[in-house]
Formats: sequence, C-alpha cells, structure tokens
Amino acid sequence: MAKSVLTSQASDFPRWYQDIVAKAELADNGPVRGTMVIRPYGYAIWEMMQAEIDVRIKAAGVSNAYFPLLIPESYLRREAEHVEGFSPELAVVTYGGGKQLEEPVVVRPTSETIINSYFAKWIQSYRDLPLLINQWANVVRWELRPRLFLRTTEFLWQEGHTAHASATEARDFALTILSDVYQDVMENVLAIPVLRGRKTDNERFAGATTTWTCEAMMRDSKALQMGTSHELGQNFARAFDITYLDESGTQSFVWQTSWGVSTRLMGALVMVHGDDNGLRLPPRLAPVQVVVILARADDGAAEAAVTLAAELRSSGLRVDLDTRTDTSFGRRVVDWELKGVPLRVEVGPRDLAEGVVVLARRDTGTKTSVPLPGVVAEVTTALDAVHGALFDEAAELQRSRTVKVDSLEDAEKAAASGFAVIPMSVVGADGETTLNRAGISVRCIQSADGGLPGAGDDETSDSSLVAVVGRAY
RNA sequence: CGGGGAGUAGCGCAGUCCGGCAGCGCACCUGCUUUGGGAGCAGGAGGUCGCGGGUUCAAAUCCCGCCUCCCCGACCA
Repeated sequence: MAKSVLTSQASDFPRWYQDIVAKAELADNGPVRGTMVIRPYGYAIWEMMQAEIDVRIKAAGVSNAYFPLLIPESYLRREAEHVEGFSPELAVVTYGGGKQLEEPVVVRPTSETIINSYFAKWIQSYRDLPLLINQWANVVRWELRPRLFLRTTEFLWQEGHTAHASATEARDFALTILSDVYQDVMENVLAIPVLRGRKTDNERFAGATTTWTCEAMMRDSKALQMGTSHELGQNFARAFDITYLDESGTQSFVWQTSWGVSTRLMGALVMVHGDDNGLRLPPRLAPVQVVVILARADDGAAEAAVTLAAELRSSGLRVDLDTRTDTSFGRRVVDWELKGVPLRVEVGPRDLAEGVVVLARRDTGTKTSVPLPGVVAEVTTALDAVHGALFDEAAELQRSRTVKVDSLEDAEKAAASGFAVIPMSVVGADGETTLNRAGISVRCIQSADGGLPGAGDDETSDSSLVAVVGRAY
C-alpha cells in the first residue's frame, strides 16, 4: 500500500503546501530571501495561464508593451498616496558603474509612474483615447515574510494601464477586465470560483479611487486575493500631467485604470485543488493532460502504448508517454499524481488481452476499463468532467463555509472556519479595525445579492451593502 | 522592530546535558533480482558539524563573541 508522500492537509496545511511546491517540482527558494526559482514544470503551468490571460486581454482591445525595470526615485514621489503605500517595500539602487548614482533608481514595485510619464507624452488629443496598454513583467516588493508564489519579493505578473476620456468609461473598463478577463480565466481555466467585490478604503491600492477584487477560498478556508482592477480616477493624470484636447477644444485630464494578476495564481491553484496525494490540475491548464503509462512491457504492450499516445496527441491533447519500466509502476503512478496530471491511461498486457485499457481520474481516483477504440472519446469527455468536478468541489467548499451573521462577534467566530457575510451597516466606522485586530479582514464589499455595488454606491447611500470577511493570505 | 526556536551530507533529523573514530532515514551511484499502486539485497560516493576565538592530550559537544535562517505579532498581488 502507498504510504503518504506529503504532510497531510489536516495535520499542517502550510507544511503540506511547501511539500507540494517542492515535490511537484514547481519552485525552489532563490538564494536571496524572498526570491523564487520557478522550475520547468511550474513555469509550464504559468505559461498556460499567461496564454489564457493574454488572449483575453487582447480581446478587450489592449496592446502589449514593455517599460523599464529601473525607475527614477523621483517618479514614485509624484503621487502622494502611491509613494506612501510603496515606500516600505522598495528596493533602491544607489550604486551603478562602480560609483554612487546622482539620483537613486528604484526597482519597479509596479509601473504606474513610469508608464504614466509616457502616457503624458503620447496622449494629446481625444483621438488618442482610449489608450490601452499591458505589460508582462517582474516586479520587486521587499517582503518580510515570503512564501513561494503567495508572497515573494520578486514576482511575475501582468499589469494593465489605461487612459480614458470619462470616469464612466474608465470604470466600465476596470470592471470589464475584472469580469471578462480575470473572473473568466479563474473560473473557466483555473476552475476556481471567485467572489467579486470592492475593496474597503483600507485595502484599496495606493493611489486608486476604487479597487475591485476577485477573492477565492482556499482549502483551509482562508481567503486569497486573486486579482485586482483599479479605478485611478485622475490621481495619476494630475501627478503626471496627462491631458488631452477634447472635441470642444478644452484641455482635460484623462481617467485611468490599472489591473494585475500575478504568479500568486499558482499558489491559489495549489491551495484550492491540491489534496493529500498532491496537485490536481484543471485540464485546460495542465501542461500534460493525459499520461499514457505502460504497466508492463510484455506482449506488445509497449507498442500499444506508443500507438495510443500518438492517437491522443493527434486529437489535439497534451500527452506524455511513460514507458520507464525500469521504475516500478507504483512509483510512477505516485509521481504523476503528485504532479496533478488530470488523467492517466494505464496500458498493460492483461487488459490488452481483453482489448481494454484503464482510464484513471486524478480528481476522484476512479478507474474505469475502456475498450481501445473508444479511448480518445472517453478521454475528451473525462477531461471536461474533471474541470467541472474541480470547480464544483471548490464552490461547494466555499458555499458550505460561508455564513451570514449580524454582529462582529459572530463574524469573528465564523471566520475561524470560513467566510462571514455581514451587513456594512453593522461593520460601521470602527468594525474593520476591530476585525483586523482579531486577524480578520474585509475581503470585499458586495451588494446584498452577492453582486457588485453600483456606481457611486457606498455604505451610507446603500444600506443593503454587505462585507465578506475572513482570514486571508 | 518585540516574543520564541534552529544552524551537523542534496533534503529531513539524531548526537550536545555527561568532551573520546561524525551517524540515521530519504535521495544519489554500481550490480543482480524485480516491475498491474512509492520494490529487495549487496556494494559505494558524499561533511569547513554556521563563523571566529578560547579551555583541553582531545571539542559537533564546554566558555566568549559574531553571523544567518525559521516561526508568531504591525504591511502587501
């Protein structure tokens, strides 16, 4: 019988997470504290995410570009709230070319300042709007308590930056990204159900007027912020003098947005779907969707496995063929399970004699015998089923661990094992601080039906708003 | 920065109290037998015991100083 490879989730969730990241070969710690080496298998998953996100960003009309890693320190200071928010985590370069720099440069913690300084150059007329730019980049935010993927000093992400002619258009665009790019990818690619909502002023991005967020529940019932989309108002437009002539010939400041998702999504993937046997990858994201594993090489089984793998590949699936019969079958199965490959097709002489192979699902562990001619069809169907099952399981966890409460005391109790939904009127002016002191935060503000608050709705104008609160990463 | 721990093989640890050949598990290499849920046996390689000093015939172990890392509290995608 298989003994356990990993620390169990129940005994020590953080340890289990570290075990998975190491044993599924996703990442290693870098030599500098807080830095991360993303290993080939982990990077392959990230590349799948990138591709899915990128295609949606482009579908929203956005173009990719690239801005420098190093930013003049003075740029950061131009927007008061922005510099205040980021100062504590800046890495500053003071030496270059062997001598002290006249003006220190910072390693970008985010690129609002440098990108907007160019927006100011590029935008002259209403004909230049909207300007929709995205970049894929690394950023550095010095972290006190790093955790691979979840909170690292350097991480990879995309950051979108846009300029619009009106506040309404900017808001609509920020929400389009939140829903049509982020929520869509998270739910339909990562198979992770998310809550959408607005951040409190306390949790708002430094320099934004409004921050929208996608939040998800991890298997230990803690929340993870998966992605954010900000309305920047005219804060940066004023700081960087981004103006244009409108149709009537008057100079106006642009209205802006920025939005990003990062390699933190990798951490979410692990913590939402992983189980005690390892990773469980949603099929649309899995670098290997099906592994054809040769149990024994006798009686033509090896040839049958090669043929089957080729057949699956030619139907457009990402397939790996495991014929390492110098390693025991059990060992190889455990390895593929650790790596989260959604489906396994086990090929061996005993089954072949009866014209079948075994199809094993990673998510449920169920095995079925499938006649050889039907394998491709069965695999295709099963992959969709795995995606649905993973999503449903995560949604059910979130549903069963979310409770409605009417007092801060009950919210605190509920947050010990999940999310609490509490009226904003009960949270009031001081409630957030009270909760924070208990290690709980307001993850997002929603309308009473779980939807997004409308334009201009705040706690005073709309008394039906609710807060989703919980412990968070 | 406040509170608590730990530095010994690639990883995880024992040994330290009471000084006496530097060990165990996993991983790695070679060979043989295995191979349908982490195989077995035999052989092998791998060490600045965090760093510096001191005590001693002898220091991973005792003494002094320093460094680093991890965990828990205030910030963050």
